[in-house]
Amino acid sequence: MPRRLPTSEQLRTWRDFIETTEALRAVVAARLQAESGLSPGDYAVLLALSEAPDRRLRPSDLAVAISWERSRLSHHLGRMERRGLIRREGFSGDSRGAFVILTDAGSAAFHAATVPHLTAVRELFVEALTPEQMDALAQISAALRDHLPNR
Amino acid sequence: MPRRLPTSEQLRTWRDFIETTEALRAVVAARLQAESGLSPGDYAVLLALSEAPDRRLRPSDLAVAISWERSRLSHHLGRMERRGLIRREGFSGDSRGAFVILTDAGSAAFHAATVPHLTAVRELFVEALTPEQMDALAQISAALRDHLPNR
DNA sequence: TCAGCCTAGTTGACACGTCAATCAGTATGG
DNA sequence: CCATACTGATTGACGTGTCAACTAGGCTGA
Repeated sequence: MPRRLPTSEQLRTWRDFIETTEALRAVVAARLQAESGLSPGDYAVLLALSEAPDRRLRPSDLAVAISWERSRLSHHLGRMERRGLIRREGFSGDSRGAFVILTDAGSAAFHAATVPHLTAVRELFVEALTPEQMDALAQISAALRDHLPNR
Repeated sequence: MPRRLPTSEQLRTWRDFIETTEALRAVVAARLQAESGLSPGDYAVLLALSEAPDRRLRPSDLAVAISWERSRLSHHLGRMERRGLIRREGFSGDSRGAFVILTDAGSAAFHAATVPHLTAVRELFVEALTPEQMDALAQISAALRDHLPNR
């Protein structure tokens, strides 16, 4: 027997939630873009690479590190390579293997982006919420994540 | 004098929040797609049109109703028109004006999508949270939205 | 009246994401 | 040995979004 549909109040909360997070994400992305010329995707890739030993990772490991599908990563790396932010290098032995390597330009772009990006997070996110709301949101994120199907 | 950057705890909450909402959005979108062949964008457009008098709206009004940029809407309407979900009609008088009109196929697709979509929202969102968390989330969304720049 | 501006809407280029197909190399079982 | 399956990675097609440029008609004021 089917259960009830959401109440109109729950639906309103859902829509407000979705619209607000989308707007927030867009504003943070626009700031990042304006201040450093990087997209959130670029930033995630550069962050993972800059923390990796030798500033290099296998595409598969990088994909796991930032929770991306390999195909998405491959397309994105192609674009980043064209812009000189990373380069790819073959792997001796198993020729399936490859490395994604952070270039100096990529490293410079990442470092230039870090502080402005964190400042945007503070201004748009941290400062909007009380400490209690921040705690509650951490709980809520965990509850939503844990309720998602298998993965 | 510049203020502090987010603490690592705040940053963790930020990242969890962003990743969770993104994952949730993706799962709801995938369900909608699987059950009705509609994207969230399609759904928003069809919802607005089905509530409009005569099932028709001027593109500008539609854009305002769903908070989209005109250009985004124009591209999306082109795709929906190709699939027969909507059609466009000229407007007598001011030839800049036009109408977006819900077709029978669009109406049918929307009605077929509604219950499964709301069920997904219940299962993935409503059921994941306690009533207190739901209330808190409504407050948090409002706080974040109100803190966003100008608009 | 007509230049300048505003409004409505479309278009093209390009970034981003997903899906399915493909390719190359390794491993494995008969 | 070799067909088959698996893994790492790329590619192509296509839907989606944004930005800037463009078309086109209406409005306004010197």
